[in-house]
Amino acid sequence: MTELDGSSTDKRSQILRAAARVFAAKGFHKAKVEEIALEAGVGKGTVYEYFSSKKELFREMFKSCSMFYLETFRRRLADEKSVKYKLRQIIVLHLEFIQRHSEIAMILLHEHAEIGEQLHQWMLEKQEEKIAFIKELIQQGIDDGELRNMDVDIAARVFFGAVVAVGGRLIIHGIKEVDVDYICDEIMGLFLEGIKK
Amino acid sequence: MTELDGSSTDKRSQILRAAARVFAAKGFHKAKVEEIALEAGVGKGTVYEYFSSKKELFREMFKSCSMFYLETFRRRLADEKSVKYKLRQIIVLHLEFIQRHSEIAMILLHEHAEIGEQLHQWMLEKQEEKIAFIKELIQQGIDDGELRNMDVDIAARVFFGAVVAVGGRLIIHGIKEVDVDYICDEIMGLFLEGIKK
DNA sequence: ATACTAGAACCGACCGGTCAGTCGGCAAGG
DNA sequence: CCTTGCCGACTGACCGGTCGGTTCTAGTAT
Repeated sequence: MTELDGSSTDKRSQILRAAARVFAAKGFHKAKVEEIALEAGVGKGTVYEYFSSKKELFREMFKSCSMFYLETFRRRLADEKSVKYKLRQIIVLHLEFIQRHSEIAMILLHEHAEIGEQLHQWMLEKQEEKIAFIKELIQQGIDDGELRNMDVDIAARVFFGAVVAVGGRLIIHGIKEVDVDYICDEIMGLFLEGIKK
Repeated sequence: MTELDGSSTDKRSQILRAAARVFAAKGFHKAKVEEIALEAGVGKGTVYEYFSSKKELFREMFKSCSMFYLETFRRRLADEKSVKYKLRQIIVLHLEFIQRHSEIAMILLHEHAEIGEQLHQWMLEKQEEKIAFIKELIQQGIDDGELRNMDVDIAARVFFGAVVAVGGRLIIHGIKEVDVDYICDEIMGLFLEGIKK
């Protein structure tokens, strides 16, 4: 997602980036369209040239963030081979992402409901997608004989929930300098011994 | 928390219960004070006899919910002996609570930010309290030789996150008739084999 | 090169709807 | 008849969205 990485200078991207910053800092309701416009260095009217409403602005920004997050994952998981290593890599990526893009992480975690049923639904779908991905991974591990037999749905949710929860601590406590490797090893230790055959 | 269990009939409790229902269904911003008053069978002005603002009403309601949730736990965990069994019991209680009090669960999970820094902080404190409780439990298990040595902070967060995530599925998919025992066994299976010595 | 112009891009003062919160008054009961 | 509890019509702040006007850009003619 080039629109969010700070490189594009067109108005739409400028507004989108400003929106990410302001929404992350204040949440949907406290964020004022005027403030986003100010932050983006454009007039309030200009915002409405590119987005039909505050809601749509949020929706677009949110989708960009999600895409960015998911793409980072897909790209960096492509060339791993063992399931064990892939799972570990998911933890690493999640933690790194949180450190590097804390405002985006803030948005992805905090804004749950409140923005309308439709977007909420979309968000849940994306989450389910990710869980499905982990599920597949685990299933593959079982088929390959790398992992013991288990309920893959529950296992995927347990893994996902655990990773998010540990990541949450980093956001909440504002810890920037953590030993990602150490945390990963600990989490994987907990999982593997319960997971591997 | 007797104020929320439907038994007390004084105006304040009536309003608190109505607030829980409406806030759960609509979220903080879409919920109208007038609607809560209507639901409680009182006039809008009356709400302001008992609560100084909409925010305070939410705050009080939220605290009641949290207390209710936490008390349920403390009460029913008091007389368990083995750590293994206590951890399992936490999962059972969490899942049962979600099924029995889905609107409250909705509130506890959804409303994260948006209501003001102060309450948000309070909520995080409560969550940390719960994690600390789990941490203690695990530490005790280690000391007793029931569990292997590990980073208890991470382990507690992993456990907490996993339980919440699996519970989340029940809320989201509206699954009422689940085999709690089966889910518990699966989760505990995943954990124990990674946790026990 | 310069002048002209259409229309795209941009802007911010203003409008209007929506509630949170108020307040004057009513009813019950002591 | 006074106090206490209750009520809901009203008020005013707030902010999303609009719109008339301005500036910028690029195409064309001279």
